[in-house]
Amino acid sequence: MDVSHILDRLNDPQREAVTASGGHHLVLAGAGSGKTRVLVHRIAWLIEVEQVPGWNILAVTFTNKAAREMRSRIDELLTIPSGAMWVGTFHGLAHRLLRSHWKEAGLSQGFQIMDSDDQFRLIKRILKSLDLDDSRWPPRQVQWFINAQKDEGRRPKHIDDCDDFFQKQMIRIYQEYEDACKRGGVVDFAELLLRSHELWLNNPELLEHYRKRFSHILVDEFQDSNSIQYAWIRLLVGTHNLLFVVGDDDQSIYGWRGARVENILNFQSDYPGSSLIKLEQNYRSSGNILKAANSIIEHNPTRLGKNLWTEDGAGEPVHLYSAFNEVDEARFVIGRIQEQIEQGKQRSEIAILYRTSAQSRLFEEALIQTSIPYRVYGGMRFFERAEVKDALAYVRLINHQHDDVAFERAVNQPPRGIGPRTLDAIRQHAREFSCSMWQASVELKQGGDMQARAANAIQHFIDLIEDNRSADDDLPFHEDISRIIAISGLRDHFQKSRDGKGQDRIENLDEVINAARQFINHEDELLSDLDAFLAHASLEAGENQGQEYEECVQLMTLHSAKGLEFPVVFIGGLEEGLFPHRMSADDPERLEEERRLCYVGMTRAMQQLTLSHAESRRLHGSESYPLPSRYLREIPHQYLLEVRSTPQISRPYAPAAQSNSEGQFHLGQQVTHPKFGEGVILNSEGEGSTARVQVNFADTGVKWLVVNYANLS
DNA sequence: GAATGCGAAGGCAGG
DNA sequence: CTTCGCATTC
Repeated sequence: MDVSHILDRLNDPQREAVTASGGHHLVLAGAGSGKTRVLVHRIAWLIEVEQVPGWNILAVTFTNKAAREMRSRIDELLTIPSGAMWVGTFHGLAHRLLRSHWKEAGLSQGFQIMDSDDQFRLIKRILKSLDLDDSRWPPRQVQWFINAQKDEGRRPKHIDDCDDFFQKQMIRIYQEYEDACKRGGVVDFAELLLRSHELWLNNPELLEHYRKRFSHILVDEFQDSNSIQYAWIRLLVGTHNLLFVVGDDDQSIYGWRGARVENILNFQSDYPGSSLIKLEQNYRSSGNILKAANSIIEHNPTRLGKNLWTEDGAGEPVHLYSAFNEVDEARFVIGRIQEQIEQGKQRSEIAILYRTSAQSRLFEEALIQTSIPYRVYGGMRFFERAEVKDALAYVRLINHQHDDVAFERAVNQPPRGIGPRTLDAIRQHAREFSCSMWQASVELKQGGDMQARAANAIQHFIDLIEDNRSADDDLPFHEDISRIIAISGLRDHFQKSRDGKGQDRIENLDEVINAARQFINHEDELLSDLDAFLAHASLEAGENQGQEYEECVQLMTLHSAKGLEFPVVFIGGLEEGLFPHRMSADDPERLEEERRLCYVGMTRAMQQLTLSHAESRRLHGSESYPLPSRYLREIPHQYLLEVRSTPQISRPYAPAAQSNSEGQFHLGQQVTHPKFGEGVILNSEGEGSTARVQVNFADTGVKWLVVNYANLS
């Protein structure tokens, strides 16, 4: 048969990976080395050449975006239909599994998914009900603890209390949390994975069924898998199935949410006889960018080791700008972007990356000033907005009365006279009788154990929910949602609000109806349209909202940039304490992860990469004077070019900076110091006898020196 | 019980 | 600089 459409345009290692036969395979795919292409072509190879039926194939990714892209590229490449292949994220596949086997998994039929905000609120309520001081037991920390345990596959009973009071208490809270989830019929993200792992462990015949079905298992971004995902895959692979994983240990940046880079480092010992294929040719970045990125990642001691190369020319050097402060940094970047656009670049070819979401604001302000359209990825996603969650809480409660998370959210929003006292009574009753809050309200109301006023308010709420429930009809579900939003009083409530955001909120409510109208249910053999929509809202949170307007400058965190590429990339805030972040400062492993994050960011750039740092930055309300990031020192000078502010942008408050030391030293100049050795001038300030220059020394790092004493040459 | 105002506390990355 | 919990007042 003709396989040229599968094998043409692949280099040798890529072709080796695509056509590899038998056994397990680990493909170490460097940034921009054609990782997705290899996966997609591998699947086409299996289907068209090895004649593996589509329904024997399972392909797992980490993000919905990656899953969508893989699906569409497979469809593009295949000459025959892909059949009932499973392609999805770990969470999406686990969810599907649990919907099919909710009974065996010990879940309720209509179980709902909590996002991390729901989870946080639930934990706060549990701490309150246990009468624990939340300054001693910070909800964030508890949430982190519970998720970390689940990521490692541990239930409360599996955790060693170490005879330690703190640990014991944490385990107790975890147990209470589990009970509350069960009462409310809700599962969090980590629970999806843990529960579906247990489903297989406890139901050997089910496991056997899926083992028979999925003879070929492919995993993307393997370095991002956590312990439970790894165990899940390993269980499914069993002794007969074939595993093909693609990953890059240098791009492992999700350790903080449980990812274990060891999974990729230990792959060959866990799967004896598996083959290792390295993809090292980079098709994305020009030479200088790639070399600069390589020289940074080489500072990490624990790597499998890989050296990316390119056939491309050196291209432009990596640009470096030292900004006076964070405002100057933003103005410089936006000035450069204007130049790029004037030179014919599309706005969507330009990306600004940063370490923390908060940094986007400055760039946004500068972009607004210059009227350049932009789009911020990540941040608050559509289905995470308060008003959207309020509306969906009503929808959830109407369809699943026992959903306590939805109950708590909807019961007094908008305010209808059900205050803390009444709610406390309901919560207590629910705990006592181990029932849902909905049931507790009904029982309390009927028992007459309530003040008349509260009982009235509760009855009003119960009627509201019940009436909508009985209004079950054949209307498309978006009409139900529309009616619920109107009847709940949310629309009126936001209409009346005077905080200036009311109109936005109402528009978002309308957008919920819109999203429901456009929603396509892909799981209709498992779920009603409405439940599929609710699951979609939790699992996807509206990642792709607003993608219709593409011609924008792209703003995003370094994390969300992974997997993307742009001709022109700016990375801001390369400062100690920000990047690497101070929270990582005292842990070598986390510092390595920060460096990998920097590597990921730099390797997004195709033609032009500009790094910047600010000498002073307003952070959390106070001024700081951070040192330039260590990563700037790790780039050899020959790949770097120091740039100065574009002419139309003056450096505020430092007009003298450009003129001082004129004729003697200038920014970017190579200098030699008798003691510190060779370095590059990063910056300067002051005049005459007090003039100082900031020098980045190859050996000792960045230092400020007084020109008159430093004896620089 | 709801609206308003104040002070303290917490702040990273994201599916 | 925000957000959240709390106290005060209506």
